[in-house]
Amino acid sequence: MALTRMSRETLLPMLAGYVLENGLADVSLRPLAKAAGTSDRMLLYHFGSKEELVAALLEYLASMYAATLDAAFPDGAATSRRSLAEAVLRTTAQPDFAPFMRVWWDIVAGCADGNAHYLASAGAMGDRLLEWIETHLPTDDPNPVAGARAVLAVIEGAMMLRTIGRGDIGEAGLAALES
Amino acid sequence: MALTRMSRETLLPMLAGYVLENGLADVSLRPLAKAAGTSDRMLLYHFGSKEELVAALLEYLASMYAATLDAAFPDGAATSRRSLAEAVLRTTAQPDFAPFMRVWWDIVAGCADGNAHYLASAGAMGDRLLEWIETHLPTDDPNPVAGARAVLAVIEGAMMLRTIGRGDIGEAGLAALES
DNA sequence: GAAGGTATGTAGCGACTGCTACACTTGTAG
DNA sequence: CTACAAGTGTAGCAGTCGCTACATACCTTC
Repeated sequence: MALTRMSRETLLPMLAGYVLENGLADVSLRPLAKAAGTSDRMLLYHFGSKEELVAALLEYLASMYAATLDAAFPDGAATSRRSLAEAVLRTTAQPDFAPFMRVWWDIVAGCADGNAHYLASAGAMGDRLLEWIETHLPTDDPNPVAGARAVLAVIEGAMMLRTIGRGDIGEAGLAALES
Repeated sequence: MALTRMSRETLLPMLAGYVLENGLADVSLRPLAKAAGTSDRMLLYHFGSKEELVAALLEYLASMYAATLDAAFPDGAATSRRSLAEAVLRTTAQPDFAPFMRVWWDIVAGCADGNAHYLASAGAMGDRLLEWIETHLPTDDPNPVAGARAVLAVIEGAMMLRTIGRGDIGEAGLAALES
């Protein structure tokens, strides 16, 4: 038996996979362990407690998100702030993105709950997206710093509106980026 | 004993109070019942199941939100789209609003989970805020319909960014509303 | 006063929760 | 070869979950 020794590093990808499939809010040790081919007993052995496990998972998800960003999103500089926002919104609307969006809103809800681990991860992901936006703005953007923030705010608002079934409002809201 | 007969109508305000205090995501019948001065047994008697109870609660929260909107938010027409967004953002940043925001993100997460009851309530609340924004836009706004959508998208994005500890980004993003 | 629906209390079911006790094997260091 | 820590399996704890069975009040209608 015992093909390979378990460790946080070998476990986290499988745990993240399970969470992306099933959400983060109501996750519990036994199904999580089953998905990773082990037992709740061993998850606690490797992570100490559920809280530490979730914290490690959030960190892993944030790094995974960072690594995915450049690969998953359209490349090159946009022609306008609005077209950049449209491109990001189009990409995140793809079905493959749905699991991540679902987890994302669980994370935001966790932040609203005051959980520090959630705050750290969400903040890191927000910063990363802001950075990505800033580097993909049109090269002639008069104020990339302000522009990136404007684009990010509108994107996130549109994403939320899409999540609550008001994608049309969000898309119409992109007009805010017209100057 | 039995001071007053219980009913959905008499229970919902107390249930909503508890949920605003403690969040909606992990709510369970027994604490909920205790907060309403009754038992899980009776909650199920009046609502049939937890799912129906939560559905009724969401509907109640949506109507409560609608009723509160005009009272809680600054009155009169704004001088610009941006100042309107700033006003809304300032109001929702008040500590009294925190409980509602916490529940709001639980609802959004529930929407991302595909729950129809959550979707209905969140959509209704979004529509209501959109409507309110539209009527409070500057009277000389060239395109109130589009303007309201732009303001709403930016507001919601800024709220989310604030929730994840990036309020500064959200505030900077309000610049999107400058034309 | 009997009948019957409405409302409420008590107790408990089986499933699941995070977590732990205990025994056991395995790999490694002296 | 032995000692000891790291890793793993099995079982189970006390608590909570949504929900139900059962008995009992109460109020209304006949």
